[in-house]
Amino acid sequence: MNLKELSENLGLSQTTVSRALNGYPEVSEATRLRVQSAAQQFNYTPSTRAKGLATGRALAIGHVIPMNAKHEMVNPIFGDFIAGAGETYAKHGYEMIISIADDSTHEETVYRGLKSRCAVDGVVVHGPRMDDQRIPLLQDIGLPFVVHGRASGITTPYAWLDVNNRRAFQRATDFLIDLGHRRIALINGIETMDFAHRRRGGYEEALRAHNIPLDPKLCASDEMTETFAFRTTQQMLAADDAPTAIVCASMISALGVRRAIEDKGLVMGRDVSVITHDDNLSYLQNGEGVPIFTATRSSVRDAGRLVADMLIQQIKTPTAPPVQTLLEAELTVGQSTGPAPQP
Amino acid sequence: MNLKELSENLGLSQTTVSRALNGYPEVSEATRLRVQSAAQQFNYTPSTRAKGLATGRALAIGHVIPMNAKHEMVNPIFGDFIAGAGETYAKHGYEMIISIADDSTHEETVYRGLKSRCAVDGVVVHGPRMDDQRIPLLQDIGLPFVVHGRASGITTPYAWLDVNNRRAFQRATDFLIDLGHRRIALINGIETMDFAHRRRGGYEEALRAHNIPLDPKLCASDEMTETFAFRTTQQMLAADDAPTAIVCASMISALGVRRAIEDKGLVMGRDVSVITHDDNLSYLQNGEGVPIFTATRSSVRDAGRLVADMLIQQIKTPTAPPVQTLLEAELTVGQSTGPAPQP
DNA sequence: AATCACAACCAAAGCGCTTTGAAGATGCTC
DNA sequence: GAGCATCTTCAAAGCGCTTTGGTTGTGATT
Repeated sequence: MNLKELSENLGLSQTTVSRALNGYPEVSEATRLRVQSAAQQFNYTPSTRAKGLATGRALAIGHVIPMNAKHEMVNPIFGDFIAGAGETYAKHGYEMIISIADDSTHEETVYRGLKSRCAVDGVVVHGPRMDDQRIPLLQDIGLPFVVHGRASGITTPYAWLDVNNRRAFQRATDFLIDLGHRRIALINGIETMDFAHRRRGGYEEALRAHNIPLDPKLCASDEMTETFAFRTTQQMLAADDAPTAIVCASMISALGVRRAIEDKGLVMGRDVSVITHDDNLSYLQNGEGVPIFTATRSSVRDAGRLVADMLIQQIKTPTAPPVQTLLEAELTVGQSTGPAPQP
Repeated sequence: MNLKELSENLGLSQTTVSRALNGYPEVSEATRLRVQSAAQQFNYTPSTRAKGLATGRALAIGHVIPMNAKHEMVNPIFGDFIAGAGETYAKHGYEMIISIADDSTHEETVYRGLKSRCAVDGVVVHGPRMDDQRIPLLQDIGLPFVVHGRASGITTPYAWLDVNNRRAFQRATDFLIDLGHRRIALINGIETMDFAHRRRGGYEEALRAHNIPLDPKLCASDEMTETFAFRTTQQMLAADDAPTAIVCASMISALGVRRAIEDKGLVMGRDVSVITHDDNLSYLQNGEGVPIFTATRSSVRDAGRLVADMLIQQIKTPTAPPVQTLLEAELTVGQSTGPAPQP
């Protein structure tokens, strides 16, 4: 069923039917109702393609997923973020288009392709790195975008939504220091990723503020896997001056940290305290009700919803200055932290 | 840059330029080369919308992600599957469109919408349940589809790609029985999901073949979370007739199982053996090189690639009978299994 | 020289929608 | 009842592409 058939069926012109369905005022209320009920009855939905061609809009948003070349790793937060964004798109009648940018397909090609194919009205930039060149690129080709995260080093204004990672990790470290810990380790993500860089900044700031020297042996940084966290924690705990507390970057890392602690016969929260960042992933909940880990929490699904909202707003009013949203993570206290053990 | 501009630029008609770019024979080789290099130079890509409108194809594939209403849970395999499928689509010039079907948006509406909006040429059905009504629905509305998994109870032929879950779990259970285990627990996914149903079938079959009675106390089934697996294992191990081996449904569950074992001061692989299914997720690797868990492994990313390939084939030749692909999981032996302890 | 086959190219229609500019009702004023 | 707003409705153009059904030009055949 297309517009022509529907309008013939109603004995009206295509113009009138189109206007009736799109809420234009120059259609009598009676006709509008008649048209609407007929559309419903025949299960008519305008073809997005044709509509897009006529209006010059794509009615779609692109998400370009960067694939870590080294480990071919998909960011585990991806699913939940997409789920959140998808809700918003559905509400506003946008399609969500996903492209994978791995080593073989150069990122720039992907973005330029989306633009020149007229496939999307805007894109969400995932996993910003420091000084991320995608931002000037997108500004250059004139494709609206919102960054999930930020890119240190980029000075021109652009739209982003980020968790205050620096503050979150500073607070986490402060919290441990207040509990009497002095040997505090950081098991971070890859520090060319902007979020990991900022987290490290917060961690270092807290130490500095309390005159605790930074020990490079207590800082590790890599892909956030259970195995890496386990191995690193194991090594750190084996040393003479082992840490009494660990700040780590994700729930998956935290599982590895906990395993290493328990593996050594120690008790988490008594012998070694742990704080993790928790993206509130649906399949990796931090306990049920009572949190297991003390955590800096911020829902990545909410972030998805909000980023999508911001992008749709920006597409609607392209002249408005770029919006920047900073979310604060909440520090929820669980069972994984406690006072520093007396030596 | 659009076709009109490009053709004016070249002093050719739109017809010729279009044919040159699409590989039609009635264009001289000299012109073709001239056109191709001009297209490259001006960075011309035909608008998908216009192309789709003219050809009647959408050049896009839909993925409808069912959201578990109870826990609002995104399946953790989603990211890797999508990454695999995305590779294939990029290779064939298709876009990938994702829709979220949560409780508020009825699934049927989503599929019908995709069809009537002409948004996609076909869809991938995720997370089939037993007797899944989406299959007759899609056959009814005439939208090509491939199911990732199968749906017991649906008798009409349809295209699917599945892991031989029954066989995998039967082999896993056999393996444990051969090691002398008799009290073998199953920590399964939700058993209205088809894959979980089949896995249970394989588990039961192995017990039956060895005349081991099925003990309902050793069977648990729920969302595959770390917490659920932990709690369940803990309870089972606390009982008098505790299991000496556990078969579980995912790496995340396995982490919970391991924690419960070690929590009780037992050693995995010595006191309690564990076999898990491993989807080979990029962010949840089963060790590096040497597998930690003995596992039935099958890459969900490969599955994504293959399902996408099958669907594109089916769209190309709609008359061909539906293809059905059954993948075998490989049983990789790790450190989590060993002979049953002597009582 | 007329006919034909073939290669190379093109004008224009059409895909399903929106939107411009115009025209047909309707009711009101004088 | 002519003139004039005001409300409704419509025909047709246009979005950027593909594709149908040509036309033109060349060389070979009769």
